[in-house]
Amino acid sequence: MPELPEVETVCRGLSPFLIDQKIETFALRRPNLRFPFPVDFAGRVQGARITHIGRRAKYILKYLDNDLVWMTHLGMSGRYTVLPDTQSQQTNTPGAFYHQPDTQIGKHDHLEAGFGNGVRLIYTDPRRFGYMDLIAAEKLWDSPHFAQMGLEPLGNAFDAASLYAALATRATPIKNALLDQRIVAGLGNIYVCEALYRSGISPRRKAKNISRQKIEQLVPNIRIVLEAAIAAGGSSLRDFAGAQGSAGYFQHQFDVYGREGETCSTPNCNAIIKRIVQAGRSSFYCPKCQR
DNA sequence: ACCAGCTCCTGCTTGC
DNA sequence: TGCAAGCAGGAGCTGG
Repeated sequence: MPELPEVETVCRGLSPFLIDQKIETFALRRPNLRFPFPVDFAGRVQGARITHIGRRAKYILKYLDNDLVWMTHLGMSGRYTVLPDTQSQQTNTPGAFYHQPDTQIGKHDHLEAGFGNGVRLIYTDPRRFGYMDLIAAEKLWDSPHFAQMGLEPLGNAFDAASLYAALATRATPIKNALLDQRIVAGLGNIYVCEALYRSGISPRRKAKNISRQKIEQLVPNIRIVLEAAIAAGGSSLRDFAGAQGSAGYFQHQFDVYGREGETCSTPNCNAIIKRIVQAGRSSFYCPKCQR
């Protein structure tokens, strides 16, 4: 599920259940996801209280009162599910997911934590591309995950001047450059395709050859696409479909992503959306609107 | 330094 | 209906 808007949706969905709650039980059902779990993960987390849940790029950051940060990257198929202590407390908060009360442990439920308020938190990840780490709070931004990371696209520092400068030396196609987390942190395949469409930029164009004027359009379009997706509760693709009371609906607002062969949505354009493969990923674009 | 390609893993969809 | 191939939202590593 995870690009920036989906991760933001998860953070917002988890917060009301987990903030100020003590982690009373913590069970790992396998030694690793994509990477091994941190050493003595359960021992260092158990007994701590979550003080705050934040996000950087596509990383979920649970700040603990023992000065550690429990970091989660959802990879491609990671998901958090909340089970309230009683059914009556169930809500339809986007980004929080509920099993039926009689649900058994699933084959891909790799971690379960129990909280002081009775809430149970389950991490499920069929592909196991996700990963977790425990990092001392004061060293968080110097850790390998974040040290090289680019600008936060919804942050104040992300502007046309900085993006133009970051792209000026890049010979790679703009599509690939925007997926590079060292340039902009948090964009993924969907929202890059959508932002380039709205900006009239071909995904094949070399990053360094894009005019300053086009970058001036691209920056606000990246924000607009991400903010609209967050407002819609993220996008629900395959892994999300059918999740009760939790599915985002931004996928209905895609202009180009997944629409190969369909007509361009720009009025009077009538061109057919194309799909090409760049760096092993599908790019969708309108060959007439995007140059 | 930069960049394309490969890789981890499972499951759903597509085409024969 | 069965089976194999192709594809999926990410990103670290390798080798050119």
